[in-house]
Amino acid sequence: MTVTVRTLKDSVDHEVELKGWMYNRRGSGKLLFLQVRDGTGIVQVVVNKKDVPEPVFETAKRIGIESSIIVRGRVTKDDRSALGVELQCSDLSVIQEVHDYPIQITEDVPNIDKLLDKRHLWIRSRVPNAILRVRSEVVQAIRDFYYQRGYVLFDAPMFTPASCEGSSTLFEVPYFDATAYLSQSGQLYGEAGALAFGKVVVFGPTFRAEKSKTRRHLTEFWMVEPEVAFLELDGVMDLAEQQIQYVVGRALERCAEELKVLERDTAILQQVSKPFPRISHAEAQVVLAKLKAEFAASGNEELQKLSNDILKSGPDADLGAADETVIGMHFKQCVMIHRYPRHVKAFYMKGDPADPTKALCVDVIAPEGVGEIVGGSQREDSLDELLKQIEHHKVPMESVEWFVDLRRYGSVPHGGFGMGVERCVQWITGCQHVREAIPFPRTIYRLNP
RNA sequence: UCCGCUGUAGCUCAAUGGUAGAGCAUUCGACUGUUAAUCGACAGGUUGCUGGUUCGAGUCCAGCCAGCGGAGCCA
Repeated sequence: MTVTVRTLKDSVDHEVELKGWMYNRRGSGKLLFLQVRDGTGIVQVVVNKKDVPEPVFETAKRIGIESSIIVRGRVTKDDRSALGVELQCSDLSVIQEVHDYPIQITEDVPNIDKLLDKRHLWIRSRVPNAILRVRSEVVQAIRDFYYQRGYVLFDAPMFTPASCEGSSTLFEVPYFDATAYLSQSGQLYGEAGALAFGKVVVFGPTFRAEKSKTRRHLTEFWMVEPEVAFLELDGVMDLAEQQIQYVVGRALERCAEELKVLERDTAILQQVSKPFPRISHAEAQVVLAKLKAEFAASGNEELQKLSNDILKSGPDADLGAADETVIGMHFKQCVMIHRYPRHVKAFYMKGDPADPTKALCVDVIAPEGVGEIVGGSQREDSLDELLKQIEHHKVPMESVEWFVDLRRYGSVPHGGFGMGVERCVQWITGCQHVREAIPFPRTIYRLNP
């Protein structure tokens, strides 16, 4: 019977066949311990010299890391093994013998660039393997969340005629005799979908040519963007909160093994089930000013340094990276900041009727230094206001003419948000860099492998 | 685009301007319960590139290249 490591516990005392790769070997002259991985986990295979034919023992002793093998033997319970069970080898055959595998089995990630050159092999190792399994669960949880709530999956195009937000730098692509741009957001198309289906979700890759070199940026990343007709700002915040709670909850529930491999302290993740604090940008300024003063007087060198970076862009500006970090430190859970100054936000966001200088928008800040994982808003639904904003933000009218149509024919209040999948996975897994949260990361200086 | 940092063996890192070294990995050997096994041995180098200063440069200087972290921008 062919089995997998994940379900090996069900086969105790049975003769089984396991197909996989040798992950590591320890042992002595007459007893070998092969760590064998099969993609679902790692099991210790015990090769006892007196239990196998001489050539089998010699093979087990000789083959190098990542040799592909088929092992046959009996599954036994053993508390000394991390898995709880072991495989007592009776036979072993080699599919391909390897002796020069270029990656070492090591716990730390010292030079990520060299490992990323070997990303196609590195993903076999425990830590990246666990992170990508969490990513898989996160993506499935997102799909389930929206499917269960009756959202229509609405795919937006990757080739677009022009910028949707006007601010980010776009990748240009030759498109026959014209120039196309890779999509940086499916949102405008999501709005068309919301007016057609009521509730839609756009889910796919997005591309940004920002020359950012930080642990939070990729040039290609996945974004989930729900868009809902008749949903106003409070509803957008409710939806974002529920979706994050669902996704993190699923990861905690179904990825316990992976989070253990990653040595993730899940205490802060558990906090996600509580309501997220909701503060306005103006209220955030007050909190930040107070923390700035506290940190400056703390006597702690690091905090004093951080203090200098708090609110450095001024009171009427967007929050900086330090501001987000500090907010996360202060609340120790996800925080929603709403009603930013309108002039720092995109043209399609609706002004606050109570204060037209503010936008009806919300960012969700994840704790532990991850920063913004969600940005959303109620959209401008008035034709006249939208035309004014388009002119003010200097958005080329010819490329958004179709979008303006949405305000001419049955416009309604509506809203939505976008969540970066990799940042979400980065937070859940606690990995240092967002590029570890995607199989083959694309950054400003990396297009390979 | 700007600011800062790094580049030495396959990997991680040492080396006051004076003989380039260690641990891990590889290879060989020992070991019947190892958990990143341990122990012994062999092997492994145009110190990112180009030029300069010097009796002498891995080390100091200049330029270039590659990468990392951050700012801005953003998810």
